[in-house]
Formats: sequence, structure tokens, C-alpha cells
Amino acid sequence: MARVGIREVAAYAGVSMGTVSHFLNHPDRVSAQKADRIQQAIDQLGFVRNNAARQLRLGHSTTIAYIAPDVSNPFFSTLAEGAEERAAEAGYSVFLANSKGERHREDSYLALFQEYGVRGLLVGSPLPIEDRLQAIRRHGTPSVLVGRRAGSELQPSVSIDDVLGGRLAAEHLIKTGRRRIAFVGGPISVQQVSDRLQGASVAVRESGTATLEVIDVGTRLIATGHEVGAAIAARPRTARPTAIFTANDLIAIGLAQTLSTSGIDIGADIAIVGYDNIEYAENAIVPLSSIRPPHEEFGRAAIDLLLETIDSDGPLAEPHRVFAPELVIRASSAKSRTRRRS
Amino acid sequence: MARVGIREVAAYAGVSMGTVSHFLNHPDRVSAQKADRIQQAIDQLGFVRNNAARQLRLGHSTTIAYIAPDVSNPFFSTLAEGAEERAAEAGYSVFLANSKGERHREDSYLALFQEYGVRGLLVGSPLPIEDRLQAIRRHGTPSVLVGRRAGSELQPSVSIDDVLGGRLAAEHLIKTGRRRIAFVGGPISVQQVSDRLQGASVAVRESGTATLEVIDVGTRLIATGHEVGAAIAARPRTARPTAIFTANDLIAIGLAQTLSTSGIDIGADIAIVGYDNIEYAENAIVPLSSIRPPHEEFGRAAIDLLLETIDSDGPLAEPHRVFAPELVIRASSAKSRTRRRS
DNA sequence: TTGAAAGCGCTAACAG
DNA sequence: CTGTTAGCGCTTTCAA
Repeated sequence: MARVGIREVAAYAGVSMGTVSHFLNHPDRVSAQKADRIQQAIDQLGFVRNNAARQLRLGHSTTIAYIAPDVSNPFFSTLAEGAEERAAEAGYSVFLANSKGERHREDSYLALFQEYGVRGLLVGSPLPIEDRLQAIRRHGTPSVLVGRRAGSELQPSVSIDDVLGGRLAAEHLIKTGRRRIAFVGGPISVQQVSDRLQGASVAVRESGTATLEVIDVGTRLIATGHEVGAAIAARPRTARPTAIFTANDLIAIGLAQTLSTSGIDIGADIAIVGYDNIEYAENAIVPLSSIRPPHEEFGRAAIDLLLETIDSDGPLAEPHRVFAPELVIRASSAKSRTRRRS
Repeated sequence: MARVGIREVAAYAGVSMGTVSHFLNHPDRVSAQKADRIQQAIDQLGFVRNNAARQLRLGHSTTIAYIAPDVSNPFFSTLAEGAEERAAEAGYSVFLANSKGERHREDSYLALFQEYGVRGLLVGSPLPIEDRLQAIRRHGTPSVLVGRRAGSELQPSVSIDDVLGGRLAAEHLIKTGRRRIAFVGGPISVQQVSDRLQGASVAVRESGTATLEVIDVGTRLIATGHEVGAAIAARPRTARPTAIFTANDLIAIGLAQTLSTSGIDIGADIAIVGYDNIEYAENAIVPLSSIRPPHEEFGRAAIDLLLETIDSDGPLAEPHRVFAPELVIRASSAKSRTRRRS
């Protein structure tokens, strides 16, 4: 099949190339009659517009790229959906890329999308990346850092208030009568982990009566929860915490499984609150209380911020959007300890 | 910052545009001295090559797009990783897009990527899509259907032998002494579900002694497993199956949870085998036996097939790659029933 | 409302 | 080994 461009369409429809282009970009400025003929030619010939040429001529594309560290994380996909929706409303498309949190992959996608001339970038990364984004911004490609508050006022970001999340979890546990609280998570060097711990810590301190034991772990997987659970179950009953707040739901799920198996009544003997509110939390043997980040708005906000940045030339008045998570109470922490004693 | 193209680089380095272009595309054909100067100019100026112009000139891009119905499905991300690896080896980049299995989103991405002139497409879809891919192929963009065997010899595809998967599961259950087997899954109209059932069915028939009860359900979620589990637990002991094979791991996990709670010993009283071997399967209270599709090779195979298609003009000799899944035995089905009786 | 023509930045063919 | 140059397909003045 011979390649068909607007030249072929024009010839077939008996008009000039300019008119076809007009039809494509300002349909209202073409007479109905010719519009018809052109549309027919397009259908007939199966014309597909060449984006490279269009973009070259226009000087910019109408695409936004989202580079994420972990595409399989539901956090990401929910976010991406919100972003795509909002982007579509504004006439943009979104391409996804998976960096796996690896620096060289981030770099190569960053470079690739720059070459592609994307209009802007959404970037999530566990790595230090602000300086790289700054360099790219200098070259005319704006970006929004996703998932972490940026340090610079020049670097827009959307993030979640993890300190608040930690506080909500701990306050809930304290309010329902738990005193000996444990935090399971790590490494503390990860910002999100330390924020969550900090929030919990503040709530415990403010309570005046509760205590916080920090169990620092190197990973945040279900298996991690299994290990910690076994260690806790092995303690004498009085040395066990009465409530556990974990850095994420996976640890919490592992913990609940092992503790249950050891005959501990989750929700009564030991309450558990996780973090992230993953789908599985709701469906665990004992449905898991969790901290829910507002993912839907998140993606939309990221695009909004990016669009603002594209439209303005100076720095934004409010470059950092911080969202409040909320507590979802389920069976793993629902029973109040005081009620149970009565 | 003024936009810098190869013209600026050339001026800065004191060479011609052509030499810069050569340096970029055939570095070996440029003297070391000028190469140095050019590299310096590029770094100094922060030159980023304009892909639109390059692509326009070249007539094709060096990008492959992967349109997937569910980006958050680990199946997808594992596959994508394999694909990206293989693509990178061959000098291609991979863009991802999330169709959510919705027709209009598929269509718009299909059109978008065509306009972008991607070199080829990987497409996963729960919908009938072969005719659309055919139309696109006619216009010069080849594709590989992922996850399902294509009907046409002109449409390359990579898929998994689900009939074999079902057979492996059932044979294993029969071999370990189970006779009353149940299949939980649905809707049967979904190819993958009916294939898995069919495989199990054949194995049961061949055994001569086992029986197969089909429990047709409308969804395949953990909650589905909860429901079916409750129904089974409510039966008199003798009317319960001694083994259950499920259409996916989620159902199996729900099933195991509810049956356990009802005092049924998973693996002894009732064996369970799931499908997909998701991460949770390994970490469930009772680790779940499952059928593992070979995801890693899958992504690589898809790209290989696509590259072959790009390089050849006629139809491929072997357009359909079908992979064999394997059985992973864990505690949920490990104990042999005969051994237990002795 | 329509047509003619310039040129976006780059690559490769060709000449030197 | 290096420079010159002709377009790739499209959009958009500008003129009619």
C-alpha cells in the first residue's frame, strides 16, 4: 500500500493540501461541501496523519509522559487513570514508562521523552531526582514530581501527608483503648517510612499514656510480616504489644496471618492497622484497617499542576500539593479494647 | 534558553551540520579530534536531538508500543519487563498504554500510536481486536497479539496453553489421591476459563475414577472465593469435594480463607490449586499451589516475534507462539491423601 | 473560503 | 574524513 499523506488526500478530493490541513485543524473554516469530499477521501484512502511532521512543524507535541518506578503497584495505576482522564480533557495523551526505580532506566526514559519533545513529565521515583528534573526543566520540559514533596519551589510536586497518616493510625489505636503500640517498618531512611513513624510517634507522645515500640525491618513484604509475627508470638503474652501499626499493608497482612495461626485474636488481643489500603487489605481473613491515600484526585492534581506550569512562565504560587490520607476502619482494629473488658 | 539544534552544535564546534549528524549516527566515521569537539559542544550546549525531525527524515521510528488492558496486573508488568529488555537489546524503546480493556481507549491509542509512527505494537485485549489489528497492519504497522492465540495466520500472537494448565492441575490432584474434584470459575464464555476447565475435564475423564463438579461463578475475585467457600462449608462433609481447582488464584485465596475459618484443613481435607501463581499465592496462610505461566520468556518472545515480522515482508512461518505453564506445588495440595490414610 | 509556498530540524547521498 | 544540500509531511502565513 502506497503511503498516503495529505497530498494524496488532496488530490483524491480535488482540493489543495492547504485545504486538507485546514479541514484537519480548523474544520469550521472549510465549506461543508469540500469537507465532505475530504472526509470521504480520508476514509477511502485510510489516511493517518504523520505526527512527526506535524510535531516538527508545530514545535511541540501534545503528549505527556509518566515515568513510574513500579507499574504493577495499584497506587500507580489508579493514579495513572486519574491523570489520563484529566489529560484527555485538556487534549493531551499520556504515555507510560516503567523505570523500576533504576537510575539508568530513569535517565534513559528522561532522555527519550525529551527527544520526543513531550510537553511535560510526571515522574515518580524512590531516588534523588530533583536535580535531573531541574536540568530538563531548563531545557524547556516541565515536570511534576509525584509521591514526594519536592524541596525546590521551582519543582512542582504532589504528595501525601504521611505524617498525618501515621498520626491517624496511632490516634485511632489509642482512642480504642490500646496502650502498648508497636510500629513495624523500615528502613527508616526511606522518607515515607520515617514520616509515618513520626506521625505515630507524635500521637503516642500526645496521648501521655501510650508507649511506642519501633521494630525496624529491612523489607516491607508479606514475608517480613511473617517473621515479625513469629517473633511477637514467641514473646510472653504480657510482653506483646496490644496494637501494631505497620509501614504498609503487606507487612500487616503477613503479621495477621502468623499471629492468627499462633492463636492470637486479631482485633481483640492485638489490633493491626496497615497503610496504603491495597485491595487485598479488604479481603484478608481478618479485614485489615488501613490508611487510604486519595489516589484518584492525585493523578488529576498532578496533571493540573503540570498544565499550570506549562501555561505559566514564572514559578507557580503553590507548587506543592499535599493530600491528606484517611483512616479506613475494619475488623482488625474495630473492637474497642475497653468495651471488651467490660 | 535558546533552542539548540545540530546547527548550533556545529557552529560551536566549528564543523558542519553534516559532521555533527555523522557523529550522532556513525561515530566511527568522524575523526577523534572533531568527535571530541562535537561532544564538548553537545555537553556545553545541552543539545537534545529532535526526534520528530529525525523520524520524519528517517521515515520510521525506533519505538514499540504496548497497549495493555490492565497495567496493574502483575502478569502485565512482568511481561512488559521482558519485552523492554529484549527491545532494548535490539535498539528499541517501549511505550506503555493502559486501555483498561475499553474499546474506545484501545481505539484511540491504536490511532495515536499509528500517528506516532511506532515501529510495531504489542496488544493485549479481552475484546475482539483482530480485525482492527489487521487494518492497522495493512497501513504498515505490524503487531503481536499478546495473551491469546490469534485466529489468522497473518496475525502473530503469543499465548499460554491454558488447556494444558488445567490438565496439569487436575492430574496433580488425581495423582495425590483426590477423587471428588470441583472446578470453580466463570464465566465460561471467557476463553481462558473454558480452556482451563477443558484441560481439567480431560484429565478427570482419563483418570476413569475421578469426578468433576463445575461451580460456575460470574466473577473471579477473592470475594467470589469467600462465597463459594461458605457454600461448600455448609454442605455435609460427605458432599464436599476433596479437591478444588480454581480459574485463578484470587478465587483460591478467598476459598482457602473461608474454608480454613470453617475448620476445614486445607491440603488435608480439601486440596486447592489456583492459577496464575500471583505473589500472594506463595504468601497465603496456607501457601497455595498454582499454575505458573512463564511470564519472563513471554515478553521477550512477543518482541522477537514482532521484530521478525518487521524484518520479513511475507507472513511468518510460525506466527503463533504457545507457551506451556507449569505446576507449582505448595502446602495447599502437597499432602497426598493416600499417605494420610495409612 | 481556498491555494501556493516556506520552512520546522534532521539525515544521507553526494561531491570534494 | 568533511561539507553541501535536498527533502521527509505537515501547518500556516499570505495573497487571491
